[in-house]
Amino acid sequence: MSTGTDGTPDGARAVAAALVTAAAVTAAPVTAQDRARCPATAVLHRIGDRWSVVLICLLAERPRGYNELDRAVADLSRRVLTRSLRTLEAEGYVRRTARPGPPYRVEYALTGLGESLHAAVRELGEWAAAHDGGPREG
Amino acid sequence: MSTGTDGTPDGARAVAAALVTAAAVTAAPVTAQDRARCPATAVLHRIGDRWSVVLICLLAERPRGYNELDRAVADLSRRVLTRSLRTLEAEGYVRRTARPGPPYRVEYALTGLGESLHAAVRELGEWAAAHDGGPREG
DNA sequence: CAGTATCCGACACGATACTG
DNA sequence: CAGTATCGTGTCGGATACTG
Repeated sequence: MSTGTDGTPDGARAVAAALVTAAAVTAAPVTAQDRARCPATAVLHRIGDRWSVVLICLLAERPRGYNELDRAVADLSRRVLTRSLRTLEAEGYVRRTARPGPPYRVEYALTGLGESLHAAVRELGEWAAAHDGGPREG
Repeated sequence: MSTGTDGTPDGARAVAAALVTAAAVTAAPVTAQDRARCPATAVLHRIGDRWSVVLICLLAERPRGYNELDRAVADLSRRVLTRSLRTLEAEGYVRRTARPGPPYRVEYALTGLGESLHAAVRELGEWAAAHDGGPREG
């Protein structure tokens, strides 16, 4: 494994460098600010919420309209659907395209970044599937 | 890419199969139950919470005691620290070893599954670092 | 050292009704 | 079709004090 100028493993720095640097590399405790500064934090927070990953998976298939998404996901209120889409858009994962009407039409689609995230999440999903109910070794 | 018996891409099934199967593969909407049944959901929920990943990173370095962890992470209440560790233990990522005292001593360490998760999360962290502030296309 | 007990605020999410 | 407004609820997380 390669190392940085300070001898810290480069691999570790990706998630740890900003998330855990202080404590992992030095003796200083990790603060909430350290965590906030880590690029991984936003991503983890996003994929950790209830419906974002589902929406990303749906949009990975093909672009969809608002009501189409609403129908595609039961148990998801319009309020939350709207907010989730807005957040995904703000973070660059989803592109919203409005075509003035009538007939009025809005389309949601993944951006390149969104597709990239989808691939990354799928990797994690495969890990989860592989270890589901499997290893219970101490 | 290989396909399942129904023509669904195997890769997609890992995260999508249980998370989005219904809507992605058929026309039926995704329900909260579909989501709950997906093996990825628990993992996403775990790494999505505020401190679990930080704890995993710290324990990936070396096993630590309770107060040691408490000191290593500022802005983390003992109440939450305890609950996070209990959850990580219940899900098989962390092993708790108590040595009766005095002097009393409890040690927390990653299990094999925990180390595996740490590696998976680090991959995601590298993805996040690579795309941080980068692509604003689309 | 390794926790528990109690209280409280912030936020995510759900239900329902209404709008351009 | 594509949203917003309002309200209520549950869970997460923080502060503080106490215990074996």
